Amino acid sequence: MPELPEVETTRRGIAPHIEGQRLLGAVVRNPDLRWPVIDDLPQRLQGCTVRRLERRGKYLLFYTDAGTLIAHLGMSGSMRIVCKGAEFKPHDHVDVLIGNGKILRYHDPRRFGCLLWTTDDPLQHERLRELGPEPLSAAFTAAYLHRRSRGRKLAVKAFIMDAHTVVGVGNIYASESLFLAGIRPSLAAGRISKVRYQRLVEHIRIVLARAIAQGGTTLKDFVNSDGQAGYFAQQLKVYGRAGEPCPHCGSPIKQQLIGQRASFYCPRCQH
DNA sequence: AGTGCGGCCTGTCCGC
DNA sequence: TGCGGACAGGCCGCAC
Repeated sequence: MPELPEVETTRRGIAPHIEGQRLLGAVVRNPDLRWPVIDDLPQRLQGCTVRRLERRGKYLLFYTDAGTLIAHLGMSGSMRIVCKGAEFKPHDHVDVLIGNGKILRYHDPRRFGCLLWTTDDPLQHERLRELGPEPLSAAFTAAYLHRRSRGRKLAVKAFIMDAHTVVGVGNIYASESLFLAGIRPSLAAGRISKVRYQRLVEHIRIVLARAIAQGGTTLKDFVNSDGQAGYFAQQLKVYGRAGEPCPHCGSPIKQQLIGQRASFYCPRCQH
């Protein structure tokens, strides 16, 4: 589900409710996420103060004075701020109890997400250590993509969706940015010129920034921390639009499996 | 080493 | 109306 814009939307919505707050503990209804939630998470969280809520790729980092809660929303996860006593629904697996009387509620039907705890530098955590640069940072450049892709035969779409290449670009925004850059998603990453990577870098940045500004993309079930859908879905140019006319040239949008993921492109505009 | 695939889960939708 | 199968926003771990 959530790609970078949805995770960032979640972060922005939650941060004002939790930064600076003392935590009272947690309620774990189902610890069986991608990795099991540690048994003593409630005790770990009890009494600590959240300093900052940050994002690294698709991970949310709740920095506290006692350690860091690392959250991933997987494919179907979301986090909401609800009032104490709010009824929980199926798949509301974990509540983090906030001192201001609110609750941070973790919901994830497919349980591909996770809630991890570390007392070390979370950026050095096994899951985060090898992540590529942030797409909206200065480290994400055409020169970087070009250098990293030399000799690589995998499709450029799979290349940019690999979090070791760059974080945050998931299935929707990969198709969208390749469309805007005029690059066919099945092209071997190693055969793309630096100039074309420059276009791709620019469009990845633009698409992600616009999607953040629109509160993310809701295809089915993404909701922000207030339970509201995002508005970017209506601006998707190719994703999910197989058979519809290309917004540039009118040719029917094609769909193709790349790396087991549905991929959408215009056969005329993208080479 | 890089690549491709199966698997993890539940929910939904589509065709029969 | 019911049922099986495909598919869904991610990503790990394992074969080759």
